[in-house]
Amino acid sequence: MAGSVNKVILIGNLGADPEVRKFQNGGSVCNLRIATSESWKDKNTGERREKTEWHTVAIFSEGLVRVAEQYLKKGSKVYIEGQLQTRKWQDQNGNDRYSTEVVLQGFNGTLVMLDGRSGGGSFDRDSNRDAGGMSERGGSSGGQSYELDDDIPF
Amino acid sequence: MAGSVNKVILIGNLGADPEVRKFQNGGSVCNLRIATSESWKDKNTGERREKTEWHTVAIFSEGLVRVAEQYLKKGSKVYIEGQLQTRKWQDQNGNDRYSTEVVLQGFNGTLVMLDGRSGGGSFDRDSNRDAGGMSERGGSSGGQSYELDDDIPF
Amino acid sequence: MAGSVNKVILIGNLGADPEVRKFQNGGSVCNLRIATSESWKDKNTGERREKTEWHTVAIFSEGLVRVAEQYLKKGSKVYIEGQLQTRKWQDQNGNDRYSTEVVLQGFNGTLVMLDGRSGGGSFDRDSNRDAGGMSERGGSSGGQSYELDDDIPF
Amino acid sequence: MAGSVNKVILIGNLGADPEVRKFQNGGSVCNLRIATSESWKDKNTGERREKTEWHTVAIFSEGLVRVAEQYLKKGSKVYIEGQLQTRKWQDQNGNDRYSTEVVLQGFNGTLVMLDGRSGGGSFDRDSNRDAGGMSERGGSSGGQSYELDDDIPF
DNA sequence: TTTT
DNA sequence: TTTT
Repeated sequence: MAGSVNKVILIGNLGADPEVRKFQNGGSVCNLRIATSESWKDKNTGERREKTEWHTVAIFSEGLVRVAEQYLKKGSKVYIEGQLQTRKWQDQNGNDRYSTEVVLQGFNGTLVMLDGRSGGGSFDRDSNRDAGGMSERGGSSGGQSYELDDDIPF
Repeated sequence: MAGSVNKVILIGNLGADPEVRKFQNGGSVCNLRIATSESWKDKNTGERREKTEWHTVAIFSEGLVRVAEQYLKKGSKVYIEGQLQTRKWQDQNGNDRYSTEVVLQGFNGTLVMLDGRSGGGSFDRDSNRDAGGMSERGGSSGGQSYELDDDIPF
Repeated sequence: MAGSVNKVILIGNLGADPEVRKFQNGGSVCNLRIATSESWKDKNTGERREKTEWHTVAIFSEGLVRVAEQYLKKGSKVYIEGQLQTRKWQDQNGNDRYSTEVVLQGFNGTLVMLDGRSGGGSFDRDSNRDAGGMSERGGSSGGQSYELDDDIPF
Repeated sequence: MAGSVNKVILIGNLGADPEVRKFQNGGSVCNLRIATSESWKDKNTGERREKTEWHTVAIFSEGLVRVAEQYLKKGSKVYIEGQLQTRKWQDQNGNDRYSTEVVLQGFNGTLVMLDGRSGGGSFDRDSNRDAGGMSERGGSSGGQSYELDDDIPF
């Protein structure tokens, strides 16, 4: 098919430091746990209530993995733009299980740091515009190439 | 917390007719299965490849449930805006399982029909602006109220 | 028509304090000037370059006007979701002029404060979910009604 | 700066055929006029009212220019993702004038055709994923390079 | 497990 | 006119 759009936009805080795992082929993935929450006043009790939603983010873009690894930590506030993907896997009993993640890979993905402290860099899966010193360019879905600017200017 | 955003935007086609289930309390939920896909040319083989992602959408807003029920069917193309939510449930063995859905509820959610045939109405969780004849107004998270305009103008 | 979407998402900083003007009918509008910028490394000179874009935001939703008035100031970082609108007006010579703004009105609009200091409340045009203590409900495009929770919980 | 987001999402119909202008340096721009509209029921008169908003889109990405030129025409329904930009220019009297456009350039921009007839291709500023046969890769902000897949598979 |  |  085509004519479709699959986009997730999150602003939230990291519940833990980023976790990076390396693959044998040289690639890597960075997982983030991001909390978004909403609060409202219960119409019946008048109490304020709050609900937190936890999201798993998987970053495959090399440049963004390095940015996340270097600049993000537990508590960081970020803007994330990625795609919804559901992975199928087998648990120890051989049962099919599914996990849904927000994936930043290839050219699909944006990461913007929103913390006052760190300054707030903006990183894009691509382009040397709109990026805060990080430029990614690349190739087939199975093998990213990338280049890193010398300086991270924020 | 607060200061967070949780938004999913999908454009895709329904893989099946909408499924509506009624609750005892008078509410209802409408589930949609929506496919988004992307295609690319394999850098190594030169072949065109395609990957389809399936999304489960859960509509709790009364007005949108009725719209979906009446106007959508297998194959319909829609624009959906909702929130990511992960539900926890127990399988028959008592193991924790998780399902992630795109939820349209309360005022969080927009549904736009993109099929040429039906004309392409636009429905919003709210407002009597931006809606194609459907207006929803409502209440606590546990009990929607709503009102329906007499005419559906598309 | 229908079957259309008109959405603008901005994250940026206020270049000046919010400006609120009252209308005779009791309504009001709050204007924000928001800067977004991007930087990149010039391929030819190797210099880092930056371009800032200025956006005019017009908030008509009563609740959001009050939030902006009370909590935002020059320098504040915000997430804004609204609609693109172009207004026609006459200059002093009677020539037609056009101004394009990002409009938050009725139920179309979200404002999220992203500053660490102020805490980062999330305000929505609607709903008593997803709002940080502010709930808006309302009427015809020419006359908002609203209600304010007693406490602003952030 | 950085830490900012500037994103416009439109779904609407072309009010006229795309207009392409070539630059001396070999580049080109494609302008689209896109209508979005909303309708609502006047609370006072009970009449259904409708308001159409017209947007000017400027596509600078070479690949997307060609797609627009080849596949879009008056009446086509599209999904557009771009950035808000305001240009300053002088009118014949030397007065400063401003025009705000939705710009797709470099890697910022997505175009998805939503018409049933043409099939509905999805084109991205980049990537050979997520694109329906069109791949763009490129360079400095002042000079796009690009490559075209042989087949347009929709 | 975050944040306020 | 913001921010880093």
